[in-house]
Amino acid sequence: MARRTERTERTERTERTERADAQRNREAVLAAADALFAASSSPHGVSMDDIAAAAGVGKGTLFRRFGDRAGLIAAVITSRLEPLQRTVREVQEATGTAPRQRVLALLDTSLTFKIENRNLMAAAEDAGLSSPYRAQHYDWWHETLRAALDQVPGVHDPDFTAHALLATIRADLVAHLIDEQKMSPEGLRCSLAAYVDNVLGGEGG
Amino acid sequence: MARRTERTERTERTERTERADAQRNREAVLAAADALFAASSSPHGVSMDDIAAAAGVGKGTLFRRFGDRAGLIAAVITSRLEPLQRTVREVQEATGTAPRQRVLALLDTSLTFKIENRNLMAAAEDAGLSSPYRAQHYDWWHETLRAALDQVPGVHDPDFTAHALLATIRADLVAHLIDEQKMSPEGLRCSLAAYVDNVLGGEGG
DNA sequence: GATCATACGGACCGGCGGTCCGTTTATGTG
DNA sequence: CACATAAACGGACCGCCGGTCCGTATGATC
Repeated sequence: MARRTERTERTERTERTERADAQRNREAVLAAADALFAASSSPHGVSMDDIAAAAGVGKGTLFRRFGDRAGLIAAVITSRLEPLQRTVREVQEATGTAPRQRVLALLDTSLTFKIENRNLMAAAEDAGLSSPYRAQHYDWWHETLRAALDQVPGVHDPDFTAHALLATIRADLVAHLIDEQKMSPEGLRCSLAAYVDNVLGGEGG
Repeated sequence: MARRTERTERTERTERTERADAQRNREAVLAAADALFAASSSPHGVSMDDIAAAAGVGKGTLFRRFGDRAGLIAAVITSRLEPLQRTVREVQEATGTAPRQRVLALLDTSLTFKIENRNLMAAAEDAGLSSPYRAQHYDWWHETLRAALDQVPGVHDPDFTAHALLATIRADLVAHLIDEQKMSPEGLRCSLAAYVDNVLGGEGG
C-alpha cells in the first residue's frame, strides 16, 4: 500500500522500499525453505544450496537477505507465526475468558503449531536458536505465557513456570512422541492439557 | 580386575580384551573431550581435531574408537554418569523414602548433574542425541523417573509426566537460566523443587 | 626375538556454511 | 525512450569440519 508515495519521499525515510524482484525472491526463498524443511525429518538434510536451488535463486541472495542459516529459519518461522500471533493476542485480551482457560488455550495453540511445523521447529532448535538463545519467538511465547500465568491464582513463580511449560512442548520432544512413539496429536494435546491443569494447581482454582 | 585371566581364556570369549595403549588413549580422549567441552560455552567451538590434538592422538583413533562425534560425546557422558547412576539406584531402591521424595531427589540429582556439566550436555543435545533421539541416557532417566512416578498416588500419566519433567531441566534451558539470566544454581534447584511439588499434586499427597 | 593381530596417525575427501565480486536489472529521470 | 545508478543477483570460491583409508608402528603371545 502507498508504496509509490513512500518512495517519493524517500529523502526523508531511512529505510528504502524493497525492489520488486527482491520481494519475489524473498517470498520464493521462504516458501522453498518451508517446503523443504517440512519434507525432511532431519534438518541436516536440507542445505542452503538446496534451498537456493529450490527457490531458483543464487546462494548469495539467500545470505544477503537473511544473514545466515539461523536467520533464514527464523524468518520462515516468523512468517508462519505472524498470523497465529494476532489470533493469540485477541484470545488473550478477550475479557470473558478465565485465566486458567487462557493458559490452556495458549499452550494448546503453541503445541498444535509445533505439531504442524515440527520439522521446521526442529531445524530451528538445531540451528542454535533453540529455546532461549537469541530467539525472538521464544521470548514472545514466554512473555505471553508469563502474563497469562500471572492471572492464575496459586502460581508462585510465573517466570520459571512459563519456561517449564514451554519446555514440555519443545519441538524435538513433540516430534519424538509423535513420530517415534506413535502418539497421536490428539492424545498429546490431551496429555498436555491434563498436565497443565495439574500444574496450575488442583487446589488453587 | 582379572584381566590376565580373561585374556587367557580368550578363545572362549567373543570380545577381545583391550590393548594397553588403546586403553590409555581411550581415557586420554575422554578426559580431553570432557575438559574441552566444559571449557567451551558453544559446542561448535570444539572440533574433533581439537580433541584429538588435546588428547595427543591421531584423528583416526577417535573415530575408530567412538564411531563418530555423537558416539564420543555419549561416551564422555556415560563415563561421567556411571558413578551417579549407581548412587541414584541405591537411593531409589531404599525402602524408607517416600515416593514423592524419591521423585524430588531424582530430579534434583539430574539437575545438579546438568548444572555441573551443562556445556557437555549442550554439546550432546547439539550432536543430535538431544532428548529422546537415540540417547540411552535419556531412556535411563526417563525409565527411572517413570518408575518413581508410578509410586506417587495422583499421577495420572507417569510416562508423559516423566517426559515433561525431564524437559524442564534440559541442558540448554538450564544453561540459559544460569548463564544468561544469571539465576543461581541454588535458586534454580529451589524453583524446580517447588514446581515438581506442584506437579505431583497439591491434593493427592 | 619373531609373528601377528591390533591400534595408530595424519593425509585425504566431500560437503557445507559463508564470502566476494563481476554482472544484471529495476527504478527514477530528462 | 535512453540513460544513470543504486540495488540485487548468482555462482565460483574459501576454509573448516566430520569422517575415511591405508601404510606404519607396537603391544601381546609363544
